[in-house]
Amino acid sequence: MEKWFQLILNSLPRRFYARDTVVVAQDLLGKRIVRKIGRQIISGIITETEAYGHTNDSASHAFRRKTKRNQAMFDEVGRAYVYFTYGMYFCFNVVARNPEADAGAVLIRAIQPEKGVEIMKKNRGKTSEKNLADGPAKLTQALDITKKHYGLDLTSNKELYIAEGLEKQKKIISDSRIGIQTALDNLWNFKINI
DNA sequence: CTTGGGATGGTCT
DNA sequence: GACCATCCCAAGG
Repeated sequence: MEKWFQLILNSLPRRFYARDTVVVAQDLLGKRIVRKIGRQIISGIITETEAYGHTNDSASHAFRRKTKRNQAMFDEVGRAYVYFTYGMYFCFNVVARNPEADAGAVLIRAIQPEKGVEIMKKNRGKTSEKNLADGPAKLTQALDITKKHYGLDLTSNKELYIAEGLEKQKKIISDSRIGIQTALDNLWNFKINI
């Protein structure tokens, strides 16, 4: 059995997500997203994430109060929070927070494609392998992640989950989060170069 | 390489 | 009724 195939068999456990949202955002870098559609498999290494908090974070969807849309950010850690934005795109988050917090999630902003590149190209309507999944909405397009995945348990689902990835730790670059205008002092955008 | 405008609709005020 | 945790393309340097 090939090594990469063994690695993607097991999803990260619930306890991985039951830690501070910022720490989880950093630890998700280098991990592997696995998407199975029928008998086809897509995978990629996470290269950019952002942490979003609760009442401590004015840029977070959960800042004001619990709503139907942000409900998932208050639910069980390790589940997916998918939201619709700009009238045409979805963004994929993983619910994560320490047990004392009420809400929190990590936005997955970019992956480096690994397996299933042809499927990603098809899903993206592209012929080139460039820019396939290097943005939050490009990523959901490439992996066919939509609102139907809202609340999905990433620790037990077989069609979409996150597994171990790179073995070697990479240097993390911290920055302000993209596309927001408040809480700019929170350097909660994290990237690695592969 | 950078910049500006259009697409498009759910959510919140 | 405005705002968006965005992307793409065309035009300019």
